[in-house]
Amino acid sequence: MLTRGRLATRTGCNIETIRYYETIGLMPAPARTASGYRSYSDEHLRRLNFIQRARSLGFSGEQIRGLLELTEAGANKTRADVKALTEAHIDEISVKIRDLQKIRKRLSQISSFCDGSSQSSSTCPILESLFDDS
Amino acid sequence: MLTRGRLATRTGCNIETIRYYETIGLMPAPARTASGYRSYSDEHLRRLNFIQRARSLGFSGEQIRGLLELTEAGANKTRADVKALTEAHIDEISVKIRDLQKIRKRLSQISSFCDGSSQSSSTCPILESLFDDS
DNA sequence: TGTTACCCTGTATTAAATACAGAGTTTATC
DNA sequence: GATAAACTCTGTATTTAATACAGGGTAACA
Repeated sequence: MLTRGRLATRTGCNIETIRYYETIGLMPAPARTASGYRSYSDEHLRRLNFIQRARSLGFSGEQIRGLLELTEAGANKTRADVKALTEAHIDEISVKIRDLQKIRKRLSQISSFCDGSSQSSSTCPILESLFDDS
Repeated sequence: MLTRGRLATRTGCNIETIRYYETIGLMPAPARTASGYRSYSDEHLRRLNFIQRARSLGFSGEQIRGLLELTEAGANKTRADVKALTEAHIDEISVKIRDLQKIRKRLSQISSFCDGSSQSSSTCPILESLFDDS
């Protein structure tokens, strides 16, 4: 049986945060045992993992809700609707990926410059370029 | 002259948030005009752009501070220190990129499935797979 | 010289997440 | 099967990040 505590351990999510996600409707209310304990399914586990990951990637609660709703679209959305929403999300994500790649590239430059033998980093000419756009 | 309002417009950052970043030490205090108005430099602009971007990519205030400190490492860190920190950040970022790519891949599958002709999305077999790991 | 738009500070509010308190429930151990 | 330790329940309080607001001064411009 997947209690709230176990779910927290398995996902790395704070135990209180799980309840919080339930109250704001990001996680569906789980079944309850006779004594009122929450009992989570594997579906809950997968969903919470996704939320955690999306959160760490800078998606807001609202955006996550939007992504999750794609999986629940059910009868109230046409395929065209889902497709449009999906592609908007894809674009959003592509921007994030490009930004991360830019930052990573800069960091790589810093790292390889640091292979030099000088003791101090005060003269590194690349450090300041971290903010640059390209 | 770059006032707080202009800086806000150019970066897309909320004007109050700029002051907030100053109080928590994420943005350095700018020069002031005779009458006490904040006067920002291009350096501030670049830095705020970076903070905004990093924020949208899910980096916490502390993590951003860490990245920014790389650019200010100056005399108090050796190259080896900077290199180690930098590579830790690179790993972190690579994880984010991979996660985003996974999500994007799933979304692409959904999108191309939706090219089918059925009216409702309720039968889409891919929607539920958004949470999957691969 | 208005008057409109902007900036200043300090404080209040909102959202997201986490912490705590007091009471009940499971689990493990003897 | 009593009992302590560990866990869960609810409700409320606190923290953090970000925004909003209020009252007063400054800049810009017709």
